[in-house]
Order: sequence, then structure tokens, then C-alpha cells
Amino acid sequence: MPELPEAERARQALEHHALGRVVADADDSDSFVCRPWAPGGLREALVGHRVTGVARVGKQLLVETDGPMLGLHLGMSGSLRFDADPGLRFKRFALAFTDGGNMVLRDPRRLGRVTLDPARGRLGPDALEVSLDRFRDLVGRSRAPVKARLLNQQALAGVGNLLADEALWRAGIDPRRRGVDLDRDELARLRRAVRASIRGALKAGGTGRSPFARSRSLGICPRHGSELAMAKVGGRTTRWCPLDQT
DNA sequence: ACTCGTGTTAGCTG
DNA sequence: TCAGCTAACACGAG
Repeated sequence: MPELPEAERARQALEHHALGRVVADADDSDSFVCRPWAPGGLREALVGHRVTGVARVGKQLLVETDGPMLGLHLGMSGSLRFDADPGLRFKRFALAFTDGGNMVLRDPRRLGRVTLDPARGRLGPDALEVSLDRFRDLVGRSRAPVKARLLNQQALAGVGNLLADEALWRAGIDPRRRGVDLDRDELARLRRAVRASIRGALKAGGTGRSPFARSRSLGICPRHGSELAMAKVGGRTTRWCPLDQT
């Protein structure tokens, strides 16, 4: 479920199924997922417009049209379906295209968000695109635990709970250490580890399918087969290997 | 039956 | 100003 790799897959699917198509109708009746728009507001803004591009910053999807920009966020349980069955459960938002195709946001927990002209200024640089210098600034100047900083989308966009644990494990860094206490080499290692974790998840077909994520769910370190430590860090369940994450 | 959680955000507390 | 905590969303997995 959705972290940056899932958002990137959704972006590619949008490029395939939505790019160039014209919106014939929109179902925006779920006023929680579509807040603060009243029902009909998104539909009115979108109908008649053509999709001209599909971008992504972190977990935020940006659907450019010749009218307004549509923002899609998958939350924790959201996924996009194309040419979906009309009876699909947990449908929270949908677009119908003039050629007969459709796009549905399926989201059982309703944690996703659909917006117009999403405020991008509140997101930090995308975790795959951030330069080393910028990464050192963003992560290495924070007094928060380094894991909490990785999860802060306003600092760095795209890293979720699983990716953060995996990257810290790959880099051999204790998630509870403060950003300011990491040296230049550790920050460089961490950036490399974030990138490797994202690339691995993209290849494996999802964040939860990486070898680390599977091992993590069992509480076992993939490297030693030993037990992972567990605690709340940055408000999220965190697992790490006490043997080599220092 | 019961607890937990791959995300985000507002509002509050220290 | 910065960081931690909680509630809200509402379901599936273990």
C-alpha cells in the first residue's frame, strides 16, 4: 500500500489510461475524500477538460488538464482502477472519459484525498530527485529522530513507514538518532539507502513486497536472522536491527 | 473477538 | 519554534 513506489506505479497507469482523454463525467459524491469541495464541485470544474500530463511529487499525484490540476492521494488504502466494474466496492471518486473508459479511486478506509490545484508548496523535494546537498540540509539539521524526519513530507516527499525502516536498516543507522547527530558520510549513506529501497520496491512490485518488508513483518533481520527491536519512533511502529543499526 | 496498521492533518501539550 | 501525542477515517489481516 501506498508509499512513493505505489504512487509512481499509479502515475504510470494514469499516463497509460488517462493521458489525452477528455473528462465526460465525474463522481465526487464522497464529501470526505473530496473535502472541502461540495458534491458536484469537482465535476463541474473537470468535465470537458482533456488530461495533458501526469506528474508526481512524493506520494501526491498531479493530473494536469487544459483546465484545473487534479490532485490524487492514495492515503493508506487507496488504489486506482481503470475500466472498472460499475459495482466495484469502496469507490470514492471516479472519472468517466468520453471514449468510454473510466478511472476509479478505490479506498476502503477513505484516507485518500482528491483536490483541485493541490498546494505543492507544502511538500519537500521528491525522495528520488533530491540532491545530496539538499538531503544533508533537510535531514541533517533536524533535532527530531532521523526516522521522524524521513517521514515528514514537508521535508522530503515520498518516504513512508516501511521505506523509512528499510532505508535506515540498509544504511546501518539507529532510527532514534537525531538528524543533527549524523555525520556527512552517514547522511550520504542514508540517501543512497532511501534511493535503493525505492528502486527495490518498484522492481518488487510494491513497498510491502520487498525482502526487507517481508522479513520485518516477521520481526526478523534479513541479514542475521536475529530478532528486530521494536518501538514507536515519530509516532509510528519502528523495527530495526540492534546488531548493526547504530 | 480483538488489536493493529504502508498516511495525513488539526489541535493540543510540553 | 520544535517535537510528541491523539483523534478521525473504516476496513483487512493476523
